Amino acid sequence: MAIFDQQVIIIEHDFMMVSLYRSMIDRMDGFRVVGTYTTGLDAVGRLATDKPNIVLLSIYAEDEGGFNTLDLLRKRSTRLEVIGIINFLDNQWITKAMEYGISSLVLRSNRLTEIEKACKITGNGGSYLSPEIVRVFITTNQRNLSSVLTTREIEVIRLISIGKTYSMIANELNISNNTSKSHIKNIYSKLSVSNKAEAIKKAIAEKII
Amino acid sequence: MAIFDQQVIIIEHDFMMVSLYRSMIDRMDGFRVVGTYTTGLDAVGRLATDKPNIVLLSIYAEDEGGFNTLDLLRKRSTRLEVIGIINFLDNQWITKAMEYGISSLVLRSNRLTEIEKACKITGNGGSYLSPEIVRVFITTNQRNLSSVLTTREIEVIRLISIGKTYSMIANELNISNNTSKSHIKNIYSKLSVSNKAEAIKKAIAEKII
DNA sequence: TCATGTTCACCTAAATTGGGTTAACAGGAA
DNA sequence: TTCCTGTTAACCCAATTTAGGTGAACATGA
Repeated sequence: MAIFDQQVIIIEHDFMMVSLYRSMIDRMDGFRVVGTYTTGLDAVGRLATDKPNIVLLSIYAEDEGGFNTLDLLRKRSTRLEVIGIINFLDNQWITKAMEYGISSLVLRSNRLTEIEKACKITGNGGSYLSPEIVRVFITTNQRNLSSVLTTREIEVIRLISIGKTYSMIANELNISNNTSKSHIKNIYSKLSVSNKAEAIKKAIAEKII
Repeated sequence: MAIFDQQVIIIEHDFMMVSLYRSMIDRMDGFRVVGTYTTGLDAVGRLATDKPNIVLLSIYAEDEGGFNTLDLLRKRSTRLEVIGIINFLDNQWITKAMEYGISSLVLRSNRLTEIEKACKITGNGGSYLSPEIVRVFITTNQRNLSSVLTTREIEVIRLISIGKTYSMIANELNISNNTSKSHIKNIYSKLSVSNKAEAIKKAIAEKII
């Protein structure tokens, strides 16, 4: 079992949860809790002495502090795997956590075995998301299939999005200048926009392109 | 155990794998394999008689057929949970699978227990991604922190992205027309683009905005 | 039959664009 | 101190591109 020697710190403002997590992790084979903190700043200050390679970080919507803490931790230590604990099934937070390169994510309301699973997988270089989180993430990131744009209009908006002008689009699609204008005007009204930039943004947001 | 009565069809062109999956799933409590097919079209044709609620679908890069099959299945049956099996750890495929609303995703090279896990969780209304997949997905979707743009330039590109012109940007930021032009020209050279549309696309791709 | 998608025309005048070079000034880093 | 970067700003240029409006032919498929 010498393969594992995972040093974990816990950052979680609710001290009841801290002791729960701590006792659970300390009972795990190859894992050691080397520090517990109720604020991110405390943890950052002790990083050099704790030398953790895994951080169990609770992420609260109220303080937004989870991510600031994460930035600070990352600046001071490379090769830090982070397991995030979130309170709610909110896609914004899930996405943000991923953008911040979190290794694993679980829900606060998950059973402790979920955190255990996350620790084991993360310690092995893997990543774990609890099923509920995966579900929300997938559901809210589904492509908008009921696209309002016609196939031709989608061709046009694609060309717009790479900076083509009316006439360039006309050339590429072998239609007249006026026709490409028609398409673009229709696109604008369908997307409720009035210029190319907005159209591009909207099309990307709606997953049309 | 009457809570579970999961009817599964398997779509997988490699018949050796089909029988592996089939025997594994048939041994699972509450799960039944009601059909196995080596092509998506075959499966679609038998959908009405099979009445599955879970599809184990292998997704091959070569044919792209997995997603066409998925579209066909979805058109003919609501409430169909799909477990995808992919060959390679390619973020494009992972993302696409999510956009298509796949419930769970595992790797072909995963052990069978991963598929078992995916079946159980999916049957329960959850979603499962194997750790390797989560890892690849998170890693490639990390925010580009080493942003090349300055804070002012980011303000400008944000305004560009909502369709503002040089002069509107100048007004909003209380700078001169010429200055907003300067910023935009600098943005162009930093992003290696030469017009607003490309700049917006690139900025979104690079997670700058 | 009717609606929709695709094609195209003509009108207009103003606004916007991207390219180039140069430079002052402040702040922080070396 | 010196040097670099970010921010601000000016001047030149002319062509391109833009968005708005209205009307209409044609094919397909519901």
